[in-house]
Amino acid sequence: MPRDPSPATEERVRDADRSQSTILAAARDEFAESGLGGARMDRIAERAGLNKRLIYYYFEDKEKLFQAVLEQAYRDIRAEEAQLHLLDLDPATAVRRLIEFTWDYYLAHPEFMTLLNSANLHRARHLQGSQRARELNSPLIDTLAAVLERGRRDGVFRGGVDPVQLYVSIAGLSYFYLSNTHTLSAIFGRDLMTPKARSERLSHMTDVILGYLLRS
Amino acid sequence: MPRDPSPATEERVRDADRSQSTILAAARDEFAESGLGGARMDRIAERAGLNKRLIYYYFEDKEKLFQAVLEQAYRDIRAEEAQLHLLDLDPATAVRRLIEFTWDYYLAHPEFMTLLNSANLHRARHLQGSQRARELNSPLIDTLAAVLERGRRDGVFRGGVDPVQLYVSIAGLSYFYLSNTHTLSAIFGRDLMTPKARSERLSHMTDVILGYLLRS
Amino acid sequence: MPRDPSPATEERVRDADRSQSTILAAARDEFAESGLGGARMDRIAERAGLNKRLIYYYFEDKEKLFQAVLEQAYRDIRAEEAQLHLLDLDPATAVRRLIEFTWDYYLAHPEFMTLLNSANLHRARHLQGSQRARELNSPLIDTLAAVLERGRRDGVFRGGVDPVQLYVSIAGLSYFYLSNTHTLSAIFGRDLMTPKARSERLSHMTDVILGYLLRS
Amino acid sequence: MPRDPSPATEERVRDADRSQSTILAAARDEFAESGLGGARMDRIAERAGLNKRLIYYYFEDKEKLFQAVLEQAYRDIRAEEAQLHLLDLDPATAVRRLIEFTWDYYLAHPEFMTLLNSANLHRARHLQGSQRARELNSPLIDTLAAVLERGRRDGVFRGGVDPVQLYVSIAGLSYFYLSNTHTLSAIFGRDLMTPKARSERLSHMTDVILGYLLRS
DNA sequence: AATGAATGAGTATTCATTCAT
DNA sequence: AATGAATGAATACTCATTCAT
Repeated sequence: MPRDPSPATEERVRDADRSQSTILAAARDEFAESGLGGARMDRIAERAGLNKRLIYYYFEDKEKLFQAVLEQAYRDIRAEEAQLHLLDLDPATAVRRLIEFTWDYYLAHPEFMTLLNSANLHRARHLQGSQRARELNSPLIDTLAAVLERGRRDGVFRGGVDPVQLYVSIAGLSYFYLSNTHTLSAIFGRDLMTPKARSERLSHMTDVILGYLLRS
Repeated sequence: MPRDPSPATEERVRDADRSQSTILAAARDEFAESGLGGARMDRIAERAGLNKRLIYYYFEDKEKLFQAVLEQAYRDIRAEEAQLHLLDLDPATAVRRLIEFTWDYYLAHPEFMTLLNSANLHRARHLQGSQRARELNSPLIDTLAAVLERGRRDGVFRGGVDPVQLYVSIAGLSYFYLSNTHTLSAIFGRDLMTPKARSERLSHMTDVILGYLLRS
Repeated sequence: MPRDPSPATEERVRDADRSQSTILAAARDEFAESGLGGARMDRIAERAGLNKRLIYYYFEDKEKLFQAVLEQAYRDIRAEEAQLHLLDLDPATAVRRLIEFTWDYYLAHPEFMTLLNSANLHRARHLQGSQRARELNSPLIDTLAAVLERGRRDGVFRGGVDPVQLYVSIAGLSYFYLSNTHTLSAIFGRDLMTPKARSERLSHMTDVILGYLLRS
Repeated sequence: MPRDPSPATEERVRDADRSQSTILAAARDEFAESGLGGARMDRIAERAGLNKRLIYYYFEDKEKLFQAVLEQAYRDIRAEEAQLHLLDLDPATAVRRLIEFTWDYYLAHPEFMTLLNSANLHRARHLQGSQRARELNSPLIDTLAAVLERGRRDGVFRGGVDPVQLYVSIAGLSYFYLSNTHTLSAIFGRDLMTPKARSERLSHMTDVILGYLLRS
């Protein structure tokens, strides 16, 4: 029973790439849903619709797979940040835009927060090994520094603001609300994810950051 | 063979209580260190220096144990919050004090953040069942509302600030920095937990919140 | 705090007896429902509404408890058999009566069959130890022998019938139907326990035994 | 390093099949010896000489394994019943043959009785789920109906005999004696399994059934 | 007579991982 | 590139039993 003897190399490579991406996406979902400790290799294989053995073939073990997922997650957010073009905007608008972007990204990618939580639970050892650690650093820091400097020069922003601190603050205001939304909702006895609640949160965060930055 | 006749019921009772507290503390540490999925009942028993079976005797299963730990964690922070006496201070000082307290509490109790992360990973179902959910609500919200109102009346604070939003923001500024300190340190290539870095963060957070609240 | 110093001895004894009976009944139900291997000492204590430790106080361990339950079960059926007074009836009626009694007893005491199954699974070692083994022998055997002899002399029964074989046969006809009623119902696709099915079974069994015994 | 190129798919498949059969046989023995509640998965693996994990790989859990064992047991007896060819014999001989077969089968397969006891203890829920419940029904019922009808037409058997009732009676006469042989032996103080006792039982059962069926 | 606390040895089941092809 | 079979080491949980009073 003669068959096409061997598929074109390029095709095989493409299959291999597709398998890896499929696994990565499945793993991301599983890790996001269950954490590193709660994730199951079986379920990842099932989600991916691929044989479990293949995961080991491509990613060696669970730890390395998590590391790959984490790096991919950083690569994804960095790719989107790169589209922001904050320097094309006036300083206040640029900051507003950054706040909105951060909020929207976390909203659209709740798995990113869960992955970070898992990574930090394990003291970020999955990044330490990564030679790309630095490459995962946000280019936004430099951009934000420029925005802050321009704002200061324009006389609209206060001076002496550390862009890293500000970046962390902007992230933290969204992150805490969204990552802990379930406990907060339970404790305050109200749903924090209704459209109204969400829009109020975004306003508040913008008020806080701009209230702090803008010279009166 | 006469013996001490009355078996000191109180002492017996205290043994049971002590065992439960010991288990609870051991479980808190294990859950904090490894998350709900990564925690091991064996290790909890070992940490507690008690027989594993006893954990099930008192707490039924891992889920219920986690719920008990979580409730205890909330009770602990609420107990400390109750010592703050913010109403004895002028509004700006009261807010400053709250920021410091939040920062210090998370610093001293990193397990609280990890527990919250685990709870949220599981959509806070451990609180939903808890009839004490509401009782875990922070009394600080009401106090903070009073502080904000007084500040506004005194002409030092802006008006229209939602105390819940502000409480969440204050918490978020500390939480994100401390909970994600490992990934942030890896990515920024600098240790965020040196004394200097910590003191800078506290200053920044205070600047942000008061910069937002204070009328110029 | 003075109290009634010590209850009358007789009363305490009666309490002790009552506790033992309660335990025995609870254990019988549990063993009947779950078998020896599936029975749980905890559940027996719960059923009895008594402390688990008390079971060990009175019955030493699970095995001995099962033995006690088994002996009691035999004592119970023997006590009822003793009320039959088969010798007051004419031979054919006596046999009919015995068949009915056996059927009704198994129907009313399904636990007796389950207990026997458990005992036999363990090769009746719970009876081997029992010095009362012989005392558990049915007095019905002698009675049945007399009935058969009288029937033969009267010319209504065939001769040469071993009363033990007949006794076992009468029991077996009821036992198999009732003990295996669930598998039989499943396989035949019909409920063997409806009133109609039960009455048909009783007729059939009587027909079989008397068809065999009666001279034509 | 060239090796046998074609991996002989058939062989691989047979390995899986063989493992499953081995497990099934080991489980049958263990369940027969200890009942469902007393059976140990560890012991089954040991008996099978296979890794315990493999049992779960093929049979999911203990319950499903028991179900598989039970279905196999029915399939086995049905296969042997199919060899009887009762319709080739004259009615009385056919009935005699069925009695002997039943007796011999239970003697040779005591585990079948124990499995049925376990199944009934659990109210045959292992069959209820089985879509093959009906397929486990004995084809002997129809054959027996034909035998009875022919006997009646020939004037040797009485009429109005329900083949299901008769089938159950024939089984019950053997089953009770063999399944409860340990308690009966203990109580009657005599060994029911000596060759003489066994041959007497077989004679008696045949006498009972034919005494009932044959017209005088 | 009665009981709450405590435990060692299991017990079914799961998991990440590897074998063999 | 891909996969079904197989496994050792856990893992949550259970059980009969004993301790201490």
